Amino acid sequence: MSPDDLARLLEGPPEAVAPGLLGCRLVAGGVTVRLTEVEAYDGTGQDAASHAHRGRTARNAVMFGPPGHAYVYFTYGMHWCMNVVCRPEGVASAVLLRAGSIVDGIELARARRPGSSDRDLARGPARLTQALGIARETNGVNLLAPDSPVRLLPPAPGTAPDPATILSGPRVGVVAERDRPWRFWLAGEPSVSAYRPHVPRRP
DNA sequence: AGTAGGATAATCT
DNA sequence: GATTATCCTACTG
Repeated sequence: MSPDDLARLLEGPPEAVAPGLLGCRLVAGGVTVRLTEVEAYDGTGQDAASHAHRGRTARNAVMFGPPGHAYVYFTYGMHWCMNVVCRPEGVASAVLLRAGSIVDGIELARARRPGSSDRDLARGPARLTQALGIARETNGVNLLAPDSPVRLLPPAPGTAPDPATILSGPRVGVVAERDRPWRFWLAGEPSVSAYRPHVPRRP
């Protein structure tokens, strides 16, 4: 996959983009991960689990912008999660980056997540952003620009996943659209996070 | 191994 | 005022 192929892929719908991102590299803060788990989210009126389902707001505005940009949001009072925006400008959708394996800069990743095992460094969406030092300031950056502080790159030569190893199932922690199998992951990868159904907090 | 509860604040109703 | 695309710790078996 060339960088141009990646840019073309991102013009497509999220359920096609998501499996195509598996094996791609995310580079930020001196750390590189190989993506092993992602989730697709569609746009307004198309996907009740999507932040964009009820239309544009200040938070989700980036989802309506051009593809290849980062949509980073804050949740649970302490965690940052990162998406790659897809579909052409004006139509919202995105792919949540749920997990990856560290392929470079593991010392920096360990320093950002003291106490974590190497396997858990980027195993989960908020762990991934923490290991790479991604937070609010990454929201809206163009991941395809060569001078960007956060970059999305095609798989390194020889590391593209075998399509037979790509599995899919329901999304994690989502109450709406329970049955839509838009979570994609690489079979056998230890960095893939565990499936947890959504559990509402009780007072 | 598995589950239950708490942390903690932006965002939306 | 309720909810949340989560993670960590502690407890049970």
